Amino acid sequence: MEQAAHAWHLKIGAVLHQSGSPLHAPVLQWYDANARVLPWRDPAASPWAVMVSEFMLQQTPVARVLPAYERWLERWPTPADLAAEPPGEAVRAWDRLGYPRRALRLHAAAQAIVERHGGEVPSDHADLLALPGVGTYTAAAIASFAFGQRHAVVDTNVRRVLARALTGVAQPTISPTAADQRLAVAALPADEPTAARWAVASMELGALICTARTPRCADCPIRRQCAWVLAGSPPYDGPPRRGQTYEGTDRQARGRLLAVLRASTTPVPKPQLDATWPDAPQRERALDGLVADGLVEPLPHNHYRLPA
DNA sequence: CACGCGTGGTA
DNA sequence: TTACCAAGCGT
Repeated sequence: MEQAAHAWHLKIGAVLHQSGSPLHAPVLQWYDANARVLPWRDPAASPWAVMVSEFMLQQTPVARVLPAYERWLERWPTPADLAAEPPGEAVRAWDRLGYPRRALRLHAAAQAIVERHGGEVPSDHADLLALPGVGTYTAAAIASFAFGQRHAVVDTNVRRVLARALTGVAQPTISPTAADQRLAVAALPADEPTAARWAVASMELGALICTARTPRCADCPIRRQCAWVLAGSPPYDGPPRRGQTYEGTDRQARGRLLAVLRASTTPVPKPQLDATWPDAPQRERALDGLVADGLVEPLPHNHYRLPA
């Protein structure tokens, strides 16, 4: 079966490389006509602006990112501007985007950029990957979107598009695999500028048309080549995807605690934090976790604040 | 590699 | 309403 899989990949690769993939032209054309106008796609957007958008968009929808993004860049137009402020200010400005450790990592990344790269967001993929909070996806995204380089930019949207169009299944695997990455690399246009356009375009297709729940196949530019559609759009048959409960979790408790601290510019006395969560052991665990993560700073006399 | 990590919108 | 989903990362 390894043989078969290998042969299949060779076949896919061969198809994709003849005159570019038959997917490229329709997707690129569709993108030109249908792409959303987003501030980080403005040709004038700096690499730092692209980087900020990528951090915020990690698991947070575009609509909620937009206002925070605008405020953030107005306040900190360069990495040096952010690096000069205490990390707690980044956490506060992060507002309710969720996963506030991203704010801490963006702040740390800004400091690293100042220290190691003279205050300029690096264009080299390996340099990007070495920054806090920058993983495989984000490094490729910044290199591609901000610097026009040729990288496989593999996010959940792209994984879904490729799973359907090329593999012929309703949903990609639950977690990213090496196979996804290989497929995305094989699907990449050969020349740099086209590859960069393909990266945004294929992602946008996944966000607007090839959506997770109710794909709008009638409007899809590649429905005639889509392996999943051609197979009759078979339903998902893999293992059940575990849903994230939130009510009553440590996550929710952490969120409550941090919300109080974000709202206060002065140190908060412990009793005020205690009022946010009834279950004492869980509350203490959550608070300890926040301190351990560097999101909260304990002070003498039972007071707490965002890290200075 | 599976898990923990926020928050809110939608079907 | 509950459940799923949203441009992932670090451990």
